[in-house]
Amino acid sequence: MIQVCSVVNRQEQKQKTRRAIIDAAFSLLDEQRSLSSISLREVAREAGIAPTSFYRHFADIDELGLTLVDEAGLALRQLMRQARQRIAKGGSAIVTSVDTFMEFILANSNVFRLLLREHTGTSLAFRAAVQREIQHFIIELTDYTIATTKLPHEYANLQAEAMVKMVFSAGAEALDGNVQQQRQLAERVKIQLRFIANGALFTARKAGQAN
Amino acid sequence: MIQVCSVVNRQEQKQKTRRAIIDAAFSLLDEQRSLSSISLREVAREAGIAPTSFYRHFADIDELGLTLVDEAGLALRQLMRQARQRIAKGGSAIVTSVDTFMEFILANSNVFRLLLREHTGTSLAFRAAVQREIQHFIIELTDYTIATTKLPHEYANLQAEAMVKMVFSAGAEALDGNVQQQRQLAERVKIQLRFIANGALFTARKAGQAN
DNA sequence: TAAATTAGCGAACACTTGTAAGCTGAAATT
DNA sequence: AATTTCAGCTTACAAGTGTTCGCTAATTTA
Repeated sequence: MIQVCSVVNRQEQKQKTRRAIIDAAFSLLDEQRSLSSISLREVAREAGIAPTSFYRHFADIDELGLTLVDEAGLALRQLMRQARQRIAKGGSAIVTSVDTFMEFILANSNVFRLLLREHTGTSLAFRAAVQREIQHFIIELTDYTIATTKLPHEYANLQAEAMVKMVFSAGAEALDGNVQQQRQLAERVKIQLRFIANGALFTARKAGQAN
Repeated sequence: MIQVCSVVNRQEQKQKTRRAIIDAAFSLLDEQRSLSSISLREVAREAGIAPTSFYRHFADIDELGLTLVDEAGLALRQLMRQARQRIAKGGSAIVTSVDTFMEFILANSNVFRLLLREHTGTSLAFRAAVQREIQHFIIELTDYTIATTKLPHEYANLQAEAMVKMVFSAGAEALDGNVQQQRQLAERVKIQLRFIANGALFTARKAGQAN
């Protein structure tokens, strides 16, 4: 029989602690810590539990790591939804997307840093997990590109991939810069995205003529 | 008085040990180790010296790290020289550059991995050092672009930056792929570089007409 | 030849780390 | 009401860390 209501629900409390662990880990991932460099004991300390209690929630610290990557990926997809809503309200897709992205990574720098760092990190599993999230991003942008520009799938995909990589690269640089440098980076990457958009269109047309 | 010839020159021997330390560190930087995760004792063990002897050559492990980044950057610039020589012998600049780059990073994966990893790593000093090396790369490519395409400096620089970022990004992905995936990545990035080249040309022309 | 320098070593220090074992008390089940 | 479950704790241990100290032996200098 399931006890629906009690003074303190056990499952609920466990979820709370789990959340505390995850939040503690994110808070530790500042500009000088990576997943591989934070220790179980440190996370436990920050979460306010005994080191050994950690094991009641995760098999090891790698399992926590994958959870963090998943959460970060989720945040990324929400970001994309937000960008699309803004684009629908009018304005350039490129300008709106870049501005939305930049706002996000500066407001959630630890989340973005996690993805960035583990993308080139020491764990193959983490690298693969981040790569998957980026691929989601690229696929969504590919679909959007096909819908709005009628570019053939192959070109739309190449364009989307190039754009995502450029934006991520600019984002990485922005994390270490001051506000002025960040603004400049945003403007530069917008122009570079136009290069790519124009170039893809031009190349696709030329290929179309050849047939 | 300087003793020019002796059975074993002391300075020479010291340089040899220093080299052994550097080589040991590079050999430890495989796909699952980063600068921040290799320990002084580990490097010493690999180099065949006592942990405490390390201090006779470097103040701390960070100083070793910066030396490694410098060496890696040097290798990168030599790579670029090699690419230019090949381009001069004929063939597309994009195709030749990408092929040369891909050959290099697969043959010297630990060197490239170091740059890649520390570019987004936990040490601000390392990140800055890598960023400087990449900037060198971009500046050289900008100059080359101006010389060969007569693009205005601003556009040439934006184009060069975009290209370098794309190639580095593809290189990072290549490190985790098999031979077939690496070939595919190379082909894709070549097309994407054409997007950028064509797009920059188109955008620059349009801006020129507007004036 | 005598003195000074120094690359390298071993021992020892005060940490931090992951994780195993076993206990406790409260919630959930019967 | 009696029993089971289990989140969280304390204690403990072996292994690894960076770094200090003082020594040795050989090269370099005077």
